[in-house]
Amino acid sequence: MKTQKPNERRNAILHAAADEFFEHGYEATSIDAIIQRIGGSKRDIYSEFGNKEGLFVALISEWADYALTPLGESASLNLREALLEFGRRFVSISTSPAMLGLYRAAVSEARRFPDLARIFYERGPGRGESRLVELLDAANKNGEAQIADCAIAASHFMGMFRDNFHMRRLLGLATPLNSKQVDRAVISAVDIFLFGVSGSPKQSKEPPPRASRRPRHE
Amino acid sequence: MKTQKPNERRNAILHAAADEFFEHGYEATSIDAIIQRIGGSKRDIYSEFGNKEGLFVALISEWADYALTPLGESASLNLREALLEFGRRFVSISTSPAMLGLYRAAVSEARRFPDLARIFYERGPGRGESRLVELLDAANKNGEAQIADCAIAASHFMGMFRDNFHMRRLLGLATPLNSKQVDRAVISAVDIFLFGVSGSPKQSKEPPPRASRRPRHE
DNA sequence: GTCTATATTGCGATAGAC
DNA sequence: GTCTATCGCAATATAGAC
Repeated sequence: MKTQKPNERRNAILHAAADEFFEHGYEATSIDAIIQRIGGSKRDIYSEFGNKEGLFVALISEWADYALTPLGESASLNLREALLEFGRRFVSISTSPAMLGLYRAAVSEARRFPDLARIFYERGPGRGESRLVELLDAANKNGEAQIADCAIAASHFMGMFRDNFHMRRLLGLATPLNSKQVDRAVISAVDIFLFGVSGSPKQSKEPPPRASRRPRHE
Repeated sequence: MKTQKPNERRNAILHAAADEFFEHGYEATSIDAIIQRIGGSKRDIYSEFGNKEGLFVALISEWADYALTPLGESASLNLREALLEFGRRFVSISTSPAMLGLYRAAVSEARRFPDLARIFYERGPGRGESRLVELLDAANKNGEAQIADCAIAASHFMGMFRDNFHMRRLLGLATPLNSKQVDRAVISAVDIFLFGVSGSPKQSKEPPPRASRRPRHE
């Protein structure tokens, strides 16, 4: 038990840090408190992440990496599926207690720690938006979409995932969704984004998989 | 200058309160500080609003009233126009310094003052969502839309208005939009919501006013 | 001003991988 | 053996509380 695999140690630190940031925000979280959760020495944190801010950066970045993988290379092959999987990950992460804690910390302390806010946005939602813009540009080019301003559209798209539910979570007014509810919300968002609500069946290449646009009376 | 019209006094208080809440958050704002901005006696605040929380309620409620008027009676007559006007008001208000301050206060102090968070949501976005659900239900009934779950769709719709831009504003990373930019974003959101991005021109009753879906090379 | 908390660093030692 | 991760502790510096 003395020596963990390097990645386990790193992950243990990240988890403990996430919990602490969630509990107490950024400033009020001490390196000592983090290390006490998992034992060992503060040195580990500093040698792995440089400083407290580096820990914050790493947390945001790792989660964003995970959410963004579905938007990788092959995403343009099946746009809808890529958007769905991205959505599932994005919704799960952005409404998780840990991420809400980090966001709350960034918002609350945006004045005193402008860097924190910037890091949060740029490493997280900012990267998501950029990647989406690339995808939408490609979709425009091959005729899958007609979008005047892909940057605005990408931002809207992410906004749909964030939703009033994210706000309620952030305000402490809602409990987490189960995976079925996440799925339902994500499908709705993606299909609204692609097809709108005004009901003209789209005529693109692949046969429209209009799952759950109409209520299923089950 | 001694006696203002009652509504002017009320509005002066609301403006001063908004400024103070924006500057210092909720808890750190004192009634004294508010009254010092406009002169007069604290009694005016307590007789008009009851207490500090009443002031907060009034602020949120008045702004929400304003944003919601386009979604009133006649909204179902021209759905797109109603959504556009609602959007313009919603975006302007939700990204205004004062409202961001109140939201930041609600988020930051959600733990200590859960009532504040609840008030914010229920008097603001919650009412918007409810009213939208009614509208969308109506649109479903008269064939203008085919929406499986209007509550989810309404939430998505508001999410589009909120957008990554609202997040950047909240994090202190962006300056306000001018009215032309607001318009552009709102039109994009409404048209994505109604028609989607995958380019099937819709075929509903009124001739589709597809303003600015394609870039104008000006 | 003092005092406290805590971010950050230095240093020496240990345990396991190689 | 070396090398690296881990550990424990003490020291410094600094910002805020009081």
